[in-house]
Amino acid sequence: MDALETRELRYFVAVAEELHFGRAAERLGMAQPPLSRAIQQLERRLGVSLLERNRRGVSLTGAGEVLLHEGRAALDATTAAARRTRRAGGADSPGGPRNRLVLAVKAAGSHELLQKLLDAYAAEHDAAEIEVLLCGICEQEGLLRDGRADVALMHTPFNSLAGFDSEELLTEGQIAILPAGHPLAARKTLSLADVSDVPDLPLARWPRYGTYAPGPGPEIHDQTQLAQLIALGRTVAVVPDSARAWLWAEHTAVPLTDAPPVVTHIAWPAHSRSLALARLVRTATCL
Amino acid sequence: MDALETRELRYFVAVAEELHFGRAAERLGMAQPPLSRAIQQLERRLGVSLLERNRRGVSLTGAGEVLLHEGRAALDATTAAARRTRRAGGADSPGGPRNRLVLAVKAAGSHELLQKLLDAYAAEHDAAEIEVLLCGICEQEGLLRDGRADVALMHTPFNSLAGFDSEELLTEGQIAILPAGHPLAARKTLSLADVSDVPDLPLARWPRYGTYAPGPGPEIHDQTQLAQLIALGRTVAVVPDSARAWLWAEHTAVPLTDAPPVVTHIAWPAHSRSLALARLVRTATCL
DNA sequence: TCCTGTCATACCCGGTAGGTATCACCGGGG
DNA sequence: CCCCGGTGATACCTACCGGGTATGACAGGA
Repeated sequence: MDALETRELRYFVAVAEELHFGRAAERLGMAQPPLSRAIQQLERRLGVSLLERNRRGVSLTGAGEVLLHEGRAALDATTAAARRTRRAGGADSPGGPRNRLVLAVKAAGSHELLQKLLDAYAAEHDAAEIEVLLCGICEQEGLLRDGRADVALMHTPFNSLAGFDSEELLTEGQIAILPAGHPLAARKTLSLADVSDVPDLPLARWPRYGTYAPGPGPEIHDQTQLAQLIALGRTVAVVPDSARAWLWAEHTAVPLTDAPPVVTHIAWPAHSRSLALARLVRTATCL
Repeated sequence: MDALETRELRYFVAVAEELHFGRAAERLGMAQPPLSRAIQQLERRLGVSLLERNRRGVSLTGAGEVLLHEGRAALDATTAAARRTRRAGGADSPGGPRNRLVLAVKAAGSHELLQKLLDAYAAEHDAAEIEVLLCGICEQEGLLRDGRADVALMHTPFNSLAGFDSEELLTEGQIAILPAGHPLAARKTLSLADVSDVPDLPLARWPRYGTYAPGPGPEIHDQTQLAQLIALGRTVAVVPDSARAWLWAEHTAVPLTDAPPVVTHIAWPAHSRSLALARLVRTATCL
């Protein structure tokens, strides 16, 4: 039983995502016929049919769905291996593994916590160099998985901690951010039901585990966009308390009574064995 | 930047484990020169030196250590993808993903819990078929990681749950198992200090995260061997309470007052999306 | 009916993975 | 001191196969 080659996985994932051999081939920078053949070989080698070739386009079989999921995970692990090895090698000469960590943080996250963490860690005895990688709303998971980051600050219930090790750092309540002029902005407190049901102010939606939940509200990609939309009176958002730091004059924050608390974790790949990482985690939990 | 190929990872892991090109090549079923060349190409492509070629044999650089770890993880993910896809495909014709789960259980584990779980699940409306895969003392993690199993019963603090999702099922205390004739066997209770310090009865050692801690006691591979060694008066073991089920007449069990409790979890790969698995987990937690 | 868009097939070429033979190097023993 | 055994590296060749181009088969729509 021969193992899958990275190339085959890359090809299959491309086809499975595009559901179209021509487009997938273009994305891969190759011609369509060799791609067709490669997928056929893959199916033959696995002894399993992965794609349903319909008269118009392609669709995934059950096994195809499985390979799409597992293949993505395997590809991420492979590119992570390459990236982390390259980084470890850069400073091989000083002896011992490279003293440098990439920390992924949501750009809109609490500046206060991050600053405290960096300061406390920098004060440690021969601390590693920390490279802060600011990312979008929900990108930390991917960054950790494919090795672009070594450690991340994540926020449940927005991020999923599945597959990572983590430690709890901070718990905070949530607030609603409304356009300053809106009637609800005058209230002392609000409930989730209050803000979910406003006809003229649909609730903003963010990616959760990579996809957007259906709903009438706008899809949020970054914090600036959200702030603008609220200021324009187009939406209302439910966000952690620390978001008060970036409110505009056109915004009003109202505490929510029944929103689930947001917990900030420090998270890292489960199999990590780096000493520098362990020290950073210890610093973080002792803040 | 081109991705690592599975083949290259396989080659490197073999060399890194053997620390010897000739033996590694033999293990891979190929000649030594192409292997040397492949590793050189890999180093050039990564722009990193992975192996220190000494006058006699080879040793790993820092980057090499990283690639060994990460590469193993990536290879596991890749073979898991192949295995799970093959299994999913076997019953593709009936439509929908294959209704079959492989459950890894330590052979020496509690029969009672397992039986209850299987019965309860079998009673469910159109339950999946469960294949029970009995394994050695600490093999569940590897089985889950490389796709030979879909779900496992694991026991903290013996197994590591790192990288898996899990739910707690059962907590139990620990007991010491002694040769029936030993003086300590007459005691009503014991402490960890009592059983750690017996000169003529060194404490048995099991693999923890794959390796054995150093110590005078015998290394335990399976439960039968342990039972025999205790009966022969060669060792004493600290085990979960449910191990009383397999005691011999030559054994005596004494409760421990200060041993950490053993928690049985049901665990599965973090990215799993199978419906059958979710149902099994729900059944297990509702036992 | 033909045209269009899809994936599969036929065929060719070049790069490269792998094999064999050999070298370069070092340590140890007669 | 020199040669031998064992290490990894180099040289060179071959054959396979990954990829390209051209074309086919097939179904839907005007």
